[in-house]
Amino acid sequence: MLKRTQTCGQPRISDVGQTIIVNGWVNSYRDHGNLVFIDLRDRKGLVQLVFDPEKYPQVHKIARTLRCEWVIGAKGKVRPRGQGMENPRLATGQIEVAVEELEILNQAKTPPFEIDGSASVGEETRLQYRYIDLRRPEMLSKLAIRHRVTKIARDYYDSNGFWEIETPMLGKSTPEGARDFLVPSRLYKGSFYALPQSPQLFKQILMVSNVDRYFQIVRCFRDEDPRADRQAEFTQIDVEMSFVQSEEVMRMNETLIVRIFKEILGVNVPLPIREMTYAQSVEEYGIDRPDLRFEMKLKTITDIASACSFKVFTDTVKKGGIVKGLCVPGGAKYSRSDIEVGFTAFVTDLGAKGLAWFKVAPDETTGKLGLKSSIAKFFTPEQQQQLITKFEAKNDDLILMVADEAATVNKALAPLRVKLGKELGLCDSNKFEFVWVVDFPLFEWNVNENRFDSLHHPFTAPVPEDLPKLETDPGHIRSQAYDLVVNGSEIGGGSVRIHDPQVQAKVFDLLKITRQQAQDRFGFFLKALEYGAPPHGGIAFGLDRMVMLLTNTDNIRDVIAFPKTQRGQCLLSEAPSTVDQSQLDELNLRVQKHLHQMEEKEKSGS
RNA sequence: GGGGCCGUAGCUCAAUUGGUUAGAGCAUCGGAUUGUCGAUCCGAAGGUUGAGGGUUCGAUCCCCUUCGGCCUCGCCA
Repeated sequence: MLKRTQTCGQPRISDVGQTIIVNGWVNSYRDHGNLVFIDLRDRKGLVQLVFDPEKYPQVHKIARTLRCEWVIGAKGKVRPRGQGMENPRLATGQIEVAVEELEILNQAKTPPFEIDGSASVGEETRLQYRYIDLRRPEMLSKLAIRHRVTKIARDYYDSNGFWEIETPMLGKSTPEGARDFLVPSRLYKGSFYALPQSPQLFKQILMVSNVDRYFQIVRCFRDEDPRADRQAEFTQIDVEMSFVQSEEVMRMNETLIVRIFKEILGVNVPLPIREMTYAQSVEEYGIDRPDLRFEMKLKTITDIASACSFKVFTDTVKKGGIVKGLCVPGGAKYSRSDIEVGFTAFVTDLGAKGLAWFKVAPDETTGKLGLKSSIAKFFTPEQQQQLITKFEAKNDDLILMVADEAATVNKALAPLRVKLGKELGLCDSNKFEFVWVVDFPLFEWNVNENRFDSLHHPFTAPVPEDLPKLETDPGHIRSQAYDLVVNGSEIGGGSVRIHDPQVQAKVFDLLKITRQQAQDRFGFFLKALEYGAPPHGGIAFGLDRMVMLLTNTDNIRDVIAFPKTQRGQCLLSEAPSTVDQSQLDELNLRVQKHLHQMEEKEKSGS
């Protein structure tokens, strides 16, 4: 075999005169009857091969039969391209290889889509033929960036004394949290392992074991419906540290993230990353992961709304709801139907009952800024001025408002703010606004179950001064949790953990996890805490989302080599699939047909 | 489990209120071609309109069912 002496992307003008061998895929061929040109592709780039019928007629004859995606080896002399024939778009564009020997290493079927094609190809086809899709330089570069991120992370943690330690993939199922993927046990019939949702308990136990500093780049599994930015199996950069408070965890890990953005994108992010409380984030952005690339903050106008005569607002306030809104700069350009059909549908889909609006314009007679809309008449001139002041509204702005329970209002307005920010071009994709969101509530009240739920997870420590509230006011305890947010995307989150078994027990009580349940589910872990657990804390970063930001894609499948579809299938391997009866027998499992299938069977049988 | 968009040649798309033989570009195949680089020129082939059913004289188009892809709500301690 003609074995390469260098890669396709390598040769330069300085290599002229050398005889080299390259291997790669035929990217394109241009047959002029006389000369034949081949662009040969490997991971490093493209190089032009030239076949001359006069000097090497046999080689030229074979070259004419080459087709796209065939795999070849070519030996020849590097020579400069003639005057005016350089290709500035190729790194190797100054030179070409005059081929003297050619070996076809493999032929290829015509690919289902063009690697070079400018037209975008449907994702279904790309996933079916992922190996061809990945040949596209855009895709390879995403894989490369992902590799570099993990490499930077490993080097960083290693140099700071962290050990990478693997934790089990076959673990114990815990019913709270996301749905588990279950794996039947052959040796213990009727019992199941669960794939880890995260290595949470194991990494904490490693702290009890005096590992002191742990990290792992680890696959996690949550059997929930996918979204554009999440799928059932994903990768975390998982970290845990002993004898630390939240401050140290944040400083240690933000340095890595900033280094990654610097090395991959050349972006300079000042340290330390700023912090914002959960309360402020929810108040001003309606969500705990604010996009700080643009302003357009939400404003609460409950007080003004309660004084007006617009019944929708006053009734909502009477029932304990709030009224919040945002001011869209230059938003008066939106038509009434944009607002009353488009935006209103957008917020009602998110649970809001409606969307109130004002356009800001000068009064015809006084020339003073006022509010125009069908509901303006319910607001006195003074109230209108109060609103304009509150929203810092200017001429031609648009004020949009939602009235409802606080949770509903925020849930509708936060996505609306982001949608408008993107539409108005306020979201610069080259800008990265980092923020630590801190002071999360430890619990949130679960109305349906009549109990508290952990906002983060049940092992998150309360802030010390709020500890007494465990007895008196659990709903207002702040936790020592922190989320790292970039441009409205949560890329990591963690906390200082509870290391006191008594506090842990109290938290379980509030979550209405009985001692028996706690023992059954986390007994091994609680026991470990009793044998001298150091104060410890950690964090986990979503590698997939981080790489999405670094590669400027909003599709998680673009940053995973072999991703799953919306319905959890791998279109390449066609997983999941049925299995042989003998496999089921070994596991003592029986597959039950769906109810509707059984009904149909009964019908056809009778 | 709910809502929305989509499915036509290998790929990306078109096809008038429901009306002749379902078209185009790229790819493919054949031929031509003296330096191209998204080569060019000439020609050819390529279709169960995702599948099944219904309405109709007639369905890519309307209706129902179903499969698949994407987005989203719920869900994601």
